Amino acid sequence: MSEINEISEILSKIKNTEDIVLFLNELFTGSELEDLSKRWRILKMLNAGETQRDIAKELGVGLCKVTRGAKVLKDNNAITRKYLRRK
Amino acid sequence: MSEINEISEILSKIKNTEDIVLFLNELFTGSELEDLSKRWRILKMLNAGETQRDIAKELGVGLCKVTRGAKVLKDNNAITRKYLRRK
DNA sequence: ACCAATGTTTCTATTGACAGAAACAATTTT
DNA sequence: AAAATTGTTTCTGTCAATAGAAACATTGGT
Repeated sequence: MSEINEISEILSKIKNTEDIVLFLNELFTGSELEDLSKRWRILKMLNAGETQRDIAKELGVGLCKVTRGAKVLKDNNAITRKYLRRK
Repeated sequence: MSEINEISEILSKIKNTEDIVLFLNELFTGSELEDLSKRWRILKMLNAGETQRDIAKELGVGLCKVTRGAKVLKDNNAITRKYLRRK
């Protein structure tokens, strides 16, 4: 089984949020988690209908990064879409 | 709430492994997932008692990366330890 | 059809993770 | 204790993501 599948299986079995936070902190560096945070904010802001330029300016990121998020959301079957809606 | 907490909460609520795999593929690039895979393999090999030099050689990674994994496992309360044992 | 706003791509420079090698430290073996 | 093995840190160069700016493409309003 691939490592990603294995990690995903572990994540699916951890029930409490705190343990997942700890898990992520052991697998990623601080700056990687900051990056991940920004990607997530980008997805949320895109989902809320903000323009890419506004998002880039507000988060202090490049347009290329925002466009990358937009590409993910273009797929109507994107799993991310599903969880952005449930807020 | 911080984005990492939010992401962790979402992960804790996804029950099937496949959806988590999809989720990770939307949030990370291919090379980042390869990196994550290597980090996980390093943790497994360290946990199995292999020497850092053997691991570095076998995975084609630097010693610094292996040592980073070793630092995580030094903490006996590391959440990672818990899930490495359950295999 | 035109134009303004927005989306997307491209370019150069920057940054963080890290490979590879070497040095240094700690531990184990004898 | 000396030597060998293993763990850790440091150094230089490399690579992928991407910031910032500009150019190009698309789209909606008029």
